Amino acid sequence: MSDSKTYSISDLAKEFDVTTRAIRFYEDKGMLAPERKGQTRIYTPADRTKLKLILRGKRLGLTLDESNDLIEMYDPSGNNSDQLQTLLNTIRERQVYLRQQMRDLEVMMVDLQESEQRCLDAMQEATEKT
Amino acid sequence: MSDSKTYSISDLAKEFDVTTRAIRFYEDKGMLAPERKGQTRIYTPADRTKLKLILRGKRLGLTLDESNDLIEMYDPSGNNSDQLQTLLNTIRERQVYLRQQMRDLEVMMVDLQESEQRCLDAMQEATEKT
DNA sequence: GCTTACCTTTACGTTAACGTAAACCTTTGT
DNA sequence: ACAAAGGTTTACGTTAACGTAAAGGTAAGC
Repeated sequence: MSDSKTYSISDLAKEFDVTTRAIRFYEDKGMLAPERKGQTRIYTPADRTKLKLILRGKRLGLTLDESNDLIEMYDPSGNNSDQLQTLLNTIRERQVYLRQQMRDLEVMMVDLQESEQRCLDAMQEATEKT
Repeated sequence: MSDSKTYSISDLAKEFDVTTRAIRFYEDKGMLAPERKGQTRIYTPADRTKLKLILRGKRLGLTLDESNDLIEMYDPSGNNSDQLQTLLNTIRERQVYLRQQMRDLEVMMVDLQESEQRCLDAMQEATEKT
């Protein structure tokens, strides 16, 4: 038997700190497709992973459509040879973009640390003059 | 004399690959305040740098308001001691968030490289079977 | 003088990603 | 029996960050 653990919608909402509305919204967009017990949604660990990927994409500033594309890439599903080249290009473009983001992040980190130091220095000044 | 190089709005638009509409929009939001020669906007190197920061913030998924706050932090201007603590907290929260983004990026990079490899393998397969 | 290429303001339109409310089932504890 | 705590659908509202005209001013080149 496979890993038969399941989650309710609010389980996932709590775990990832999003609203149930958001989760249903992702389903509307075709990014999630939980099973149903009657009307109620039942989420599998696979669904949970997908949600995780969606939210990671969000943190990186991707749109839901972009995250959707990425998620499909991870999937080892219907790769017919013609689509593969297109897919590869998309992946590589994304990598270029991510590398730029990395550089941006590093620069911003340094800047912030300098700002922080200036703040601390200024506070030290103020304290000494009391 | 200071560095007296200046830029027109479309100079900057071309350099950073944004529309003039966007640049004017940032001005409306109080993020830029170029001088005027008559009606026409004249941008200094300092303005250019600010625009650069705005766009870097965008790439990192910040809102314009957030970028605005950050830009003010870099500024060595009106830091009266009471605000400094608040500022410091904001900076540190942002650092935590950026570190999370870094981790997200690293994971995503690895995932993408795996996807790429699977793609390449699949294409290789297809070629060999011709 | 006329076109071309810039610049300007004003203002309504658009898209993404939900928020929020209404109105309604269905268990489950007391 | 009934209230409280979850679940559901449907649908209109909202915000950010511009896009996209419209309507016009100005300076350069032919």
